[in-house]
Amino acid sequence: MATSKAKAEMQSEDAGADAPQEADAPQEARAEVAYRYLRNAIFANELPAGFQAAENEIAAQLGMSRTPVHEAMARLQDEGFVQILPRKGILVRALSPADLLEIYDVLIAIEGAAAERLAEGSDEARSSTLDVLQASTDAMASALRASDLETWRIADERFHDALVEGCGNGRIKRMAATVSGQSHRARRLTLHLRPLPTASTAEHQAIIDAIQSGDAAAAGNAARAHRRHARGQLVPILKRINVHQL
Amino acid sequence: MATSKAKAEMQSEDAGADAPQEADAPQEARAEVAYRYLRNAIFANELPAGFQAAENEIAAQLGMSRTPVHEAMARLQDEGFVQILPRKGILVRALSPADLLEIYDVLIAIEGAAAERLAEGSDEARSSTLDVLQASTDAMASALRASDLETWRIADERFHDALVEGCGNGRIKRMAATVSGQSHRARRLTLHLRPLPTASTAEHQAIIDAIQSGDAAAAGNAARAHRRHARGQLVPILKRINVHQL
DNA sequence: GCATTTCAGCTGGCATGCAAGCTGAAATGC
DNA sequence: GCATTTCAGCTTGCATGCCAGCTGAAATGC
Repeated sequence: MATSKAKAEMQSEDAGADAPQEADAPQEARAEVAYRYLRNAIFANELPAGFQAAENEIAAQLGMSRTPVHEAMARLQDEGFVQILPRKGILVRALSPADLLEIYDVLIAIEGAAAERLAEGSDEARSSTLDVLQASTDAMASALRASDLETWRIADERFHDALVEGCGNGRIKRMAATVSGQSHRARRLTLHLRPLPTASTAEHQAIIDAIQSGDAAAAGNAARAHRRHARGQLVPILKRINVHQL
Repeated sequence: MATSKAKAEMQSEDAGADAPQEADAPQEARAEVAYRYLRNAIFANELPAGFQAAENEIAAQLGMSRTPVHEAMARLQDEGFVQILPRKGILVRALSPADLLEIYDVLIAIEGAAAERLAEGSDEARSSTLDVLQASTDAMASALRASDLETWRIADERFHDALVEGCGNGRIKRMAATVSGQSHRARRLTLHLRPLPTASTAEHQAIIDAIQSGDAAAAGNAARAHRRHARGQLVPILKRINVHQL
């Protein structure tokens, strides 16, 4: 598309009226734009597993050259979303049950550590995070009563994001973002296939209470137990429906 | 250097007789070579914290163009080793005590999870890893008796590498490699400043025993306690000597 | 008709060229 | 002599062009 467009336009400003734009920040790097676009497209299943494309096409679609797309692909490969087949193209990877097991192991460990840190943090740092945690948990409870699973899912993700966000450890934050991003794909698919997550509210509340009382060990254990529980529900479902494509 | 060299030579083969070569693999990517070279150089303190350079110079030194160096730098920035100052150059980052605290939090969590997985693994998978763990621990004990701290350090790193290597979780492996790589820098510096690591042998043995008996919870707790102990020794030292440069 | 070979076309990896922007020092105004 | 301004020289970010190598299908031999 738009192959004959003048290059002067490309060079001067963003040139993709057809490209999805989240250019709120006035001057952000092309490579970053490409990365976020591709990541979102994979999450939203616009680029389903098994999808294959050339850097060329994606670059054209985004109105930029291959270079920033290439850099974005390298990052996405690092994070396990795609696989670069050296002279065949880009392949969007599927998430196997084995992958999910790996991901949950990491989440159990990382969020447990985050809860411990949070419980040991200063009162000010805790209180603002605890507000979000409590609000998310309340929202989950009411969404569950209304059987609104989509709202429940969003509140649940907000809870887990706030947990690692508030722990004050940038490395934990980054690792959790990478890994939980991967799990979100699976959770969306299985959301309506598993039993109603009625236990989640109580488990979240237990995490909140332990953090509030400053009991690091209890907070870590509660966070780990919660993720273990979720893993126990999720993985058998995936195995049963034998997903090769997410 | 060699600015007037013919371009034909550059294109055809590797052109740096002056560049450090680990080109054992016949046809491996330039970007990978650059990444490994820079990472090692930072570890070996050939590029100390605070060092600043342009992609240009490093590319010339490695006998390649800026492109693969640029990609390597992006990865190194992701992993926290360098900072790209948008139009100023590459800055090798220092490791502050706060960074080390973050790193140890992650290591505690990740290696704990690895030990748990390992304890739950099949007998065959466990036994080969346990051999390495036991051999490393024995080597540490004898090195300690001989007061050979350098040998001790190498054996200790082998133990921890084997722990995450053997757990069978690729994501844990990758994350641990990234993060523990960062901590190695600090450990080398502080190796001779802290009390003799006499407790390490027993702690390692406790981890081994728990894995061998298949007690996942005990293995995880032992691994976490070991890293917590190390953190407790290391961080005060760093604070005391007020390192801004590692 | 089938197996083998060849070759054209596409792929990503890298080199190079160009542009935008910050820095710091020289030049100018007072 | 000091403050202000300007501008040249760096830097990285990105576009583009070239190259080697794999793929798959057409062409050839039998």
